[in-house]
Amino acid sequence: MSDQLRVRYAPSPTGQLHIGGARTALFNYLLARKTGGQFIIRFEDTDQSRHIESGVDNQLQGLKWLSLDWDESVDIGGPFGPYRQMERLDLYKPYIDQLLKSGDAYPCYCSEEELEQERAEQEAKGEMPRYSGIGRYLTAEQIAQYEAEGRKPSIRFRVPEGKIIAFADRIREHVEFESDGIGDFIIVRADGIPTYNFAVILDDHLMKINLVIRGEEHLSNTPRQIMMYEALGLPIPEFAHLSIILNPDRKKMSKRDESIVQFIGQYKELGYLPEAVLNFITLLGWSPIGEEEIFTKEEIIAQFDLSRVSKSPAVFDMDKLNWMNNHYMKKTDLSRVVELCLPHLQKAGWLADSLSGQEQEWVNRLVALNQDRMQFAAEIVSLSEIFFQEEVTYEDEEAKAILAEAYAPIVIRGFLDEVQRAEAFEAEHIPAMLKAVQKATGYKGKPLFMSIRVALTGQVHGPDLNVTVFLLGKEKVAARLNKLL
RNA sequence: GGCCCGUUGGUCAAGUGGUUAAGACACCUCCCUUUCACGGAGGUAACAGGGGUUCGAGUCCCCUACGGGUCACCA
Repeated sequence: MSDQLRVRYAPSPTGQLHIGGARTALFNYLLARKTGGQFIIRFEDTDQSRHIESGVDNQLQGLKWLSLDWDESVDIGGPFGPYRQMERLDLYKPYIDQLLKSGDAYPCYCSEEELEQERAEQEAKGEMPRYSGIGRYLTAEQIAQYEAEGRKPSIRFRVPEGKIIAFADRIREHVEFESDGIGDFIIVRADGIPTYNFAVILDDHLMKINLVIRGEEHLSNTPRQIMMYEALGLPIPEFAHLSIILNPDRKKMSKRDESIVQFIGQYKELGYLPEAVLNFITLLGWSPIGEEEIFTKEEIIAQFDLSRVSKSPAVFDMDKLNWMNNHYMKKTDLSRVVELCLPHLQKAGWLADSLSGQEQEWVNRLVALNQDRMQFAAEIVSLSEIFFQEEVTYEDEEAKAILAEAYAPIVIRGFLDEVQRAEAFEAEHIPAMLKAVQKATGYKGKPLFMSIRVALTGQVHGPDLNVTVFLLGKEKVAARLNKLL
């Protein structure tokens, strides 16, 4: 066997690509690319009741958006395919037979109702729910009896007694479990489809995966998998278990949790930059050596290492993601930012689906005006509201206070005079007009700028005033000023 | 409840027996700015608690607390 690294991301296609899944995929990818190994994406779709076909595409699209690529998967094939478990059913059969023959697995005829009842009784007695192993001791007569009743058995793995299963996790170091704490578990359902725990080890083996990087929720599955590898006489891959990502309440993120945007597709929708999201997710659990934390993907690949992956769970901090995305926004070409913003402005009903050259130029300047303050593209809507609303609302307390000042009407009057007198109304003409108002009224600085800013926008915070005035246009400016006099 | 994993500022985190315990986000202050932002410079703020081991412990060991994972014919 070659010592080339083969890692995989193995999601179940039950929905959208989640932040946690994206990070798992990313860490696998980074290590593969760093070491010149292979990155495989395989789909664990054996739970047909939860299967959503669009899930496959969604996962792949999400990863693609993040700029990941892979060496083998459902879309591009590969030497160890197929890459979805439901298409691999035949491959599992010999291993099931082997286990049955060796006695490491046995049929279990208990119905779900019976099992549930058993669990309920155990819980009532304050015991932990655990399969009793009744199927281990079935006689040939009993089996014949069940078969005659038409009961279809599931197949359980016979967990060895009194064993300690230890392994060296690449992130957690030494981990061990006692086999006695683990009940015989199902490896093949009554309908003949293997369960996850069984199918993974076979796939990982057959696909020559030599390092399994996955979420912490799989840590306690690991001893089960190791026992099966041993029963089958197969080599055991290395493991690395990543801590989970928590929501701001320090709880595991749930799909219903709204305190956080948790699907990659949503970030795309909102107009985040993929390189920012990638950069941010990388820092969730991994830390670079120096103090720098803004990295291109290539820089991350060069630096990435499992030894610097944290054991403790990380809280997903939207504030920092927003800061980071803004950081990237500021450095991105205006044309790209415009492209991201445009759909949002159109969706808000403020712009037509196709724009004239002049309109396009205006939008370019609008976006440029807000580029530095935008956390993500969808924010262009709230940021540029002042340009599209018919009526300015003066509800902000600080804004009202400015308008209540004695200088406000004087400055507004003065500026209105300038505007009406103006022949040219380009951005570069505005400073001179303000200077003229200053001369005429004697007000400068805050009284001057704030009076006009508030009069035109109703806000005390906002983008550059000169450009704002220009983009608003002579008519709107005059109308808004007039209205306050 | 059993088993397993974890616990450094509000958040991400560096730190692998001897440091004034980095850095980033957020927050606050100041500077720049005729306004607003951007930008720059500072500041507040942490080793969960208790026992050991050691000349010396955030770093090693034990206990407690707290958080999380898992105990499915889900993955």
